[in-house]
Amino acid sequence: MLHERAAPTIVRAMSQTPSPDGPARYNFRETEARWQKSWEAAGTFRAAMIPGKPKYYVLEMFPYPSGRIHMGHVRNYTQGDVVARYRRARGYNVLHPMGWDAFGLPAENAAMEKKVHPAKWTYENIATMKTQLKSMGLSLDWSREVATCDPSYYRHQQKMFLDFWKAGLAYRKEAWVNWDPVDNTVLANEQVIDGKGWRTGAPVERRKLTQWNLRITHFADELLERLNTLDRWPEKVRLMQANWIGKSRGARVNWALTDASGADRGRLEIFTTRPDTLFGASFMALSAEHPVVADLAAADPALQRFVEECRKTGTAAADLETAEKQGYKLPLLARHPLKPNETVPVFAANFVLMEYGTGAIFGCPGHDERDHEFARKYGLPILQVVAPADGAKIDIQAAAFVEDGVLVNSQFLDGLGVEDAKARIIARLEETKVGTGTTQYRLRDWLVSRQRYWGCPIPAIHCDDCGAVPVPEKDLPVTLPDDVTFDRPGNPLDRHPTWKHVPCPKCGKPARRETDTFDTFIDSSWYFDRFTSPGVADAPFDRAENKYWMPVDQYIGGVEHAILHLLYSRFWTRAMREVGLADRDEPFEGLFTQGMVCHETYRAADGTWLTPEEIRRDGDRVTRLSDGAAVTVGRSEKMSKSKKNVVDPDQIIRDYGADTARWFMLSDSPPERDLEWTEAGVAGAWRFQQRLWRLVSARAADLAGAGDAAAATGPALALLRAAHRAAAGVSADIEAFHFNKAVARLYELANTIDGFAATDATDRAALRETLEVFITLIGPMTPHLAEELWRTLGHATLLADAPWPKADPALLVDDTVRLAVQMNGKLRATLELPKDCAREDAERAALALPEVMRGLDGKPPKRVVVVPNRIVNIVV
RNA sequence: GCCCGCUUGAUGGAAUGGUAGACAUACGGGACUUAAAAUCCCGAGGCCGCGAGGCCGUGCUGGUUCAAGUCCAGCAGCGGGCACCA
Repeated sequence: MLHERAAPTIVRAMSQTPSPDGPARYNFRETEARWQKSWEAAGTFRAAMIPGKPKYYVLEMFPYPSGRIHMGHVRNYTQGDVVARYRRARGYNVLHPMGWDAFGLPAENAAMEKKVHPAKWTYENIATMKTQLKSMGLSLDWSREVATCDPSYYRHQQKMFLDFWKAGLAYRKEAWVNWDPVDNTVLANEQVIDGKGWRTGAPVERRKLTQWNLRITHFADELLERLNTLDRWPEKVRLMQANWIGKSRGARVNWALTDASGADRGRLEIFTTRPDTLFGASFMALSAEHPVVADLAAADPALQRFVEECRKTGTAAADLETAEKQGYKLPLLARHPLKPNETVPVFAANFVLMEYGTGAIFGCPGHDERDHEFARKYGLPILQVVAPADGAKIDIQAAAFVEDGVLVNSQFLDGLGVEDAKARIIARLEETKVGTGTTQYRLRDWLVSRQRYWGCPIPAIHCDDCGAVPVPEKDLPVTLPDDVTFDRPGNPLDRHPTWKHVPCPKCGKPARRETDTFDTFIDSSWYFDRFTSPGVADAPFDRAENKYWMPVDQYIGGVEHAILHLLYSRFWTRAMREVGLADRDEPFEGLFTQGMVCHETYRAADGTWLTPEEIRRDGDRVTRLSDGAAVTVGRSEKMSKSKKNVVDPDQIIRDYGADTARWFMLSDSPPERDLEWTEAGVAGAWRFQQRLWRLVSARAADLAGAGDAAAATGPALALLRAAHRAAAGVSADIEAFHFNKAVARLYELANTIDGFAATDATDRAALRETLEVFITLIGPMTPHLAEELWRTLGHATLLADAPWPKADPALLVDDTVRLAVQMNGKLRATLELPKDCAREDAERAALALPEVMRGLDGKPPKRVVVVPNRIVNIVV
């Protein structure tokens, strides 16, 4: 969903193609196409606002049009479709739309490699994938389809950007960015892998550029606090977002700087979360990108070289981990704000981040591991100012002490605990005006400029006199020029001969268009709003429609978007609120993150990967089809082109049908966990479809006009009970996203139906009712088969319009219960008793059992525990 | 390093503290068939026993409880997220 790194490969036919359809077989090819046409002709899934009718907005993360759908899509959209069809049947007014996250890098790569224009490539992919999605039989309202690369879509996001700009939520700033020196472009963090550009493999550099940013930090606290109220989000995602926002309490402290002669060199502000350890300071460290360092470097070639070094390494996590702490001693001294007679040396250091806090820290080696390492390397003093509370002796020279404890060697803080000491020293810093208590966030503003062609143009014009000027609203949308070339690296917009030359809207002098485009995560930050009224031309959406449909009741997608996409969308919603476009805080009421689709991996003796179609299985023996050579079976991993363990959904749908693919996706694995795709599992799902077809069609003729099941007794009553229990259970399972359990219940009900033989009219009525319940219950999962069976039973109307079965409470309880009889907690026997029978009766019946008598051996029990309708435990 | 999650038959997985292994897949046996496929029936956690039956069993070690896969403490393994964030 959204953007992914690579498109899946196309895989050829399954080795185990089902035999041709005979007369007794369910012909899925003909049937699925027919019902898809029926739904479309009837407009079954078209959504329309009906004020007063409860709505339900189901949304799956829309796909990037990479070329073909893959199994991840099939799983995601199947889950969403189950929810959507279920809610429809429950009487909700359901909105279930689909669109395309259509801007992005792969289109430009295709343009470079295949000499095809990004727009052409994208729209062709959309056409292909739309056909594929339609073959899945999803209950989508295609009339609301949206592609983010369409000017009628992105013009609104340009307008919203201008609104944000006016409101101070968008701004330009100089920032250090990841620069790919081969492609001459900025890369997003996620496009930097192990410190190298993902496309070129060139080591990424840090470069200072003026770029557009969105002020997401303005909402940092709100974004964090509101996470607590998202109780239908996975705990894990909320936690990840909270960590990402990274709120920490601390203090900013000013230190006076002097040079070696004692002359004033201004002040230096640092941020710390441990102001309590201020008396343990033994050095100051500045980021190599800090302005003070830049000033000094102008006259110091050696420092310049140091700064250069830091810039080149620096970005990759792997590098950072192994990189040694490096410092460069600056010709400065810092005066301790609370010990006026003491100074500490000042370093530029490679481990201090310019982007966090003030880009400067004080080093307290005694109580910070990084500072400890740095102090040891440069022979700086290591002072202990916190001691273990239990009085244990520690060697502060050997290792930093970072736990809670009691302050020592710290004047007025001595004897206080860490938390108390923090409060006390912040108060003192504020009194003496050398610092303030502050809250710091790890979250940074969202850098949205990209030096790309295939993205939404940023609607700004740069004038030498007026600076950055908004494009006037009447000139929106700013569209992309078609005549561009991709034969050279860099941004085709920037080198286009005419596109960027425009007069300044303010003063009329020649000026230049902004040639950067937006990060594509902007496109996906509000598409769910657009779906509520996609046809509106003069606004991003109709206010009334939006108010009716939003928020999304159930959002479903991959956990890989736990932070970026979901956080950006939460921000965009708030930014819209801020400029008066909407009055909502949160876009997604419920969120579900589905697991990945995995498959075994296969390798030949020479180590090359093999596709599932290149191998052959004989029991435990796995060989290569072409030459019979032995194949090593590897563990199951996420389907990926590079490991060749990809199965093409198109092929599966062609060979087995959409319902089989859907059924298999839902069975066995819990939806949030990874699913292992197996050929045997698909074949099993396919056999079950056939079995259901036989189950119903063999009985249908006999059931026409079957009467009332109310008089059912004995086996017929038991059958009805099974049906109603299944109805209640499946409903609860779907609502709880336990699709695998719902599937198991349906298997059970099918087994029960199979074992039932109707002998009289009442039996036939009970069987008919059971089959109708059963067909309705499988409807959300295997909609084509269910429609066909529904018709087979004689219905002339669509199952998709039929209401969900209501479980009769009277049929959900049995007259008798089977309870376990334990001795000392170990099962000895079971006992069939009337429901809710008296404790004494249960105890008496249990003690009379031969198994129990034998165990007691004539002795009286020590104690008997009776849990009504559950268990009798006899303690001896 | 920090944070989070997971660990149950051959496999995917069920199980409000109350009959562990529902359901499925794979497997074995049988029926049908000239044969196969398909279909149908039966079996199946491990060990002991002819059998009736018994003992053991949810990563490991303890604890709470009449009763623990489930709760608590500690440990191990696997997976995920973040990571010089001061």
